[in-house]
Amino acid sequence: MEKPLSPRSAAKRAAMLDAAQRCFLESGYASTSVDEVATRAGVSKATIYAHFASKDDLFGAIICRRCDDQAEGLSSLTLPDSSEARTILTAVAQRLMALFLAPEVMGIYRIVIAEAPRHPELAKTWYEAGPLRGKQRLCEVFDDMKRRGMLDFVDTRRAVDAFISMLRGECFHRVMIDLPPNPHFTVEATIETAVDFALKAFAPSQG
Amino acid sequence: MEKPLSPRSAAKRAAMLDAAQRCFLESGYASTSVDEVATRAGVSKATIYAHFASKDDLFGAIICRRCDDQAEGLSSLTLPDSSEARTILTAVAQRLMALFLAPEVMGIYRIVIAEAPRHPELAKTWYEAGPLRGKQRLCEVFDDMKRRGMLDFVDTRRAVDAFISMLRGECFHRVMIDLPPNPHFTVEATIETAVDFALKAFAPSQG
DNA sequence: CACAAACTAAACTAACCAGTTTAGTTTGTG
DNA sequence: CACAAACTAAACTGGTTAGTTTAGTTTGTG
Repeated sequence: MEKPLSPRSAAKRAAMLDAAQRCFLESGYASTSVDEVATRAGVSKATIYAHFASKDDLFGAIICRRCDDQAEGLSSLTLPDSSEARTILTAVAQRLMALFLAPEVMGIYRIVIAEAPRHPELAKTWYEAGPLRGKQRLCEVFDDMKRRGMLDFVDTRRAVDAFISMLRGECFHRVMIDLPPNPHFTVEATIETAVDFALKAFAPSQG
Repeated sequence: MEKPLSPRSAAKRAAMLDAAQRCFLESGYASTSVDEVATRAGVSKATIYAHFASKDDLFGAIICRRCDDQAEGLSSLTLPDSSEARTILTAVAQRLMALFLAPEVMGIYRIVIAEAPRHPELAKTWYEAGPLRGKQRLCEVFDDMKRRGMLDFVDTRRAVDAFISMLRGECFHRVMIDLPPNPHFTVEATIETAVDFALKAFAPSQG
């Protein structure tokens, strides 16, 4: 199923995808012109249309590449082997926050939200490869902590969802809509608050 | 400072804003043409440019009108006068979820996120008139509950932020990116989970 | 009814864009 | 060196767009 792409072609293809991603994240889907992508990629427009059927197809290829990257990054995610719930939750929260706030991830997120009404299949692909897999992975971690008596909750998926959601608070929101950071809602404070609340809400009953 | 707009003009203006909002929410900012707004508003293009300096200005007017509406809606928000923390939190959560998921609110939210990099002033205006005011209002509610011994927390703003964020979980997310609803994450389940966790995390110490 | 403000349709400018085509050049391979 | 695949610049098609202008019409008000 894989095409045996010549190294020259593969390099051009990567240059096109890089340029296109930068353009789309900067200007949005509709305002990005294929001519500009070609110029920024150092490639002729005809070459773009030799690799991609349409502007839409090029857009799709970017989302898919991002998904592949995400899937790889997730599987190589390691956590400290601690018996302290706080230690593990904090490590998880730090990794998630770093991921959420990475400019590239944030840019893709913004554009997926913006284009979801016009490109629902892409939104679905992105969601399943990214957020959904991340939550599944976190469910395993939470289940493991429950088994070890470190946490307690009724429904794993809802607990994980609540924990992740607390990380996407004011701090995240401000970055997302390009507002200056609020010193009361730093990354560190967000992590600490979320972990504190989770430890209380998921505290195993004594006995 | 207010213009004494003739009733005829005011009606036309409202029609233009309504049509523009529908267009922008449907197609996004860049893909909406002023000609189409004019047609949908039943107005000539020249009239649009007599009322608004540019397409950008028209866009700004929509966000501002939305902000005014939101500010009005917030001040008239009433809560049950209960002594049960669960009752009050559930009522708050229900009102917030209904607000978040309302198609118009969701549409504006999507477009503000999408256009934030290109229209940071508008994002700021929207944020301060909407989410920020809402959080301030909720801070008062939380402080009041703390005073009455119904809840306990160290930092009001962080507690409120965490509570609101839990409402913006998988259910909200799916609506935002046009994915079919997940029966495990209904609106009711989201509210119940958030309230349950908040009650545990903010439980006043016995004594 | 007269007058001015607000409106209308329609044409126009000057630019932009997705996608194709053409004719010629570079590049790896046998 | 010969050949085919991949590439290039540039022109071109058919269409769209923001914003302006023009000449004429509707509308409320004195």
